[in-house]
Amino acid sequence: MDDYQETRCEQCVIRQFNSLRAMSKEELKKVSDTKTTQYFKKGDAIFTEGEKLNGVFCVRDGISKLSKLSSNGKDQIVKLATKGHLLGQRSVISNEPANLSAIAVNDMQVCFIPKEGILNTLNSNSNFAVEVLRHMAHDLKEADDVIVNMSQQTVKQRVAEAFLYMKNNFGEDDKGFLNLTLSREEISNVVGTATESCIRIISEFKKENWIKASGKKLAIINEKALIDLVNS
Amino acid sequence: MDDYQETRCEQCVIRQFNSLRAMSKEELKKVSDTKTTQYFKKGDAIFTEGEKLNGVFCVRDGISKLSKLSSNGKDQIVKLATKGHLLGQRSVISNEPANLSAIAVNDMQVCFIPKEGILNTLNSNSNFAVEVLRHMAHDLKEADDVIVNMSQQTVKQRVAEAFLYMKNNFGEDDKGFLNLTLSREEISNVVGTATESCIRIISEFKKENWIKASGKKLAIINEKALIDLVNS
DNA sequence: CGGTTTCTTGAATCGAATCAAGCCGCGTGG
DNA sequence: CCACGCGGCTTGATTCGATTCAAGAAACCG
Repeated sequence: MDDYQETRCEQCVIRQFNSLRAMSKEELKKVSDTKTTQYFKKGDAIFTEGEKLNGVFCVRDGISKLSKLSSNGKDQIVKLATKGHLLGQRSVISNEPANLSAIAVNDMQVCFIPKEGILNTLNSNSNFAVEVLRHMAHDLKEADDVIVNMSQQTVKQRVAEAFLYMKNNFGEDDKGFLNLTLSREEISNVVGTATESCIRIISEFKKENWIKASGKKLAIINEKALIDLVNS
Repeated sequence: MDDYQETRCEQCVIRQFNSLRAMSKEELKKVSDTKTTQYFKKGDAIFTEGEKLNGVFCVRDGISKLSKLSSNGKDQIVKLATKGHLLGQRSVISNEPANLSAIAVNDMQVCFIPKEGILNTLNSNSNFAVEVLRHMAHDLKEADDVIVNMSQQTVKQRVAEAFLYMKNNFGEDDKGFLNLTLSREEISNVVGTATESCIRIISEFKKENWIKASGKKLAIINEKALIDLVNS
């Protein structure tokens, strides 16, 4: 890792993927002066639900699951964040404790940006505010769609959708295996179901030759079948 | 109705409840000059999913359900909007077709505000942008919570939650009956379940004396019991 | 008043959760 | 190097909750 000299935000390519690109050079410099780079290992918490956040986290590498504990004691993964995503924005903007926990699924490299830099820019640079707004609008639309899927689709459809989501958002390697590898339990926490139910459906998919497995890695073989299932 | 002379936005008390209050006097005047007042009858669509919106709708009176059709053909009500809520914001900000349909549950009075007024102010007045952002952040938190509830709670818990939601957001009259009256089918579309299942649970609640009915109106008698059920 | 829609209840069926047991891969320590 | 234990994975059998189908009662409207 190149922490002998940390990358400055101004030069960081990652920021092209998120709302920080709407900041001016000077704003970015100020932010860069206050930011710190942090490393998390698989399973570490970046923050946990209920925690007060003093800034936002910009993911440089690795993947984080954003989840919430429900009253029955089970974790529900609400979304997965990767390179370029900002975590904790919502909490900082509404000045409330975090609503979700962010846990590293992989080893991660994350920049912590104190909230002052964000809030000041938000108030002075409406370009930036609108850019953040656009991202939040997009997240909201996705969340609404998830609500509809969660309440109206069968577990089987939701598992299929989870695979498609993993493919579309995190891609696959040259051999067709999904870049993102989740444990069975994590998949069921995305889908919102019991682990065994989820496992059973995965093995059905294998029998149908819609997906295959090699070690922990999974690959989608028949994407169309999965899509058809979701839309039926 | 006082449409012999429409209320000007500057004098409209409703706007105190939404992000329009962060607009300056002049901005508000401009908006007021372009706005039109519209009336919708119970069951009318203010807009439907997939429709391109040319502005936002500010609810002055009545209640609207925001719902989406899922692939299985059932409607899922994602949220309910009342006096002071702005509809179609998200769509206008991200310049995408509406993701949800807005249908009047009651007779409604709604102001239509062309998007130019909104977008111009957004770009020039960062106060306004931040205010909109704060509202959107709040909506996003609520949506995330709904995702968790939908996927982890039983139908019974969700029905209880729906009643509490109706009480907290729309209140009750002097006799303790909920101001918002939904048909059984609408309640099940909120809860995301079959109408009969929902009816059955409502009659259970009645037997337990947690709620009572008079005509179409429902009243919560034992709020604590409902809350306990949700948190169990 | 008949016809329609909404509400209600019952019984059968289906999907998913739960409980229980065995398996596999892996790391540890004898 | 193998035995052991552990955690993650897999499968089967049972139970439970929710949906569906069906049919009757009540409210609603022209």
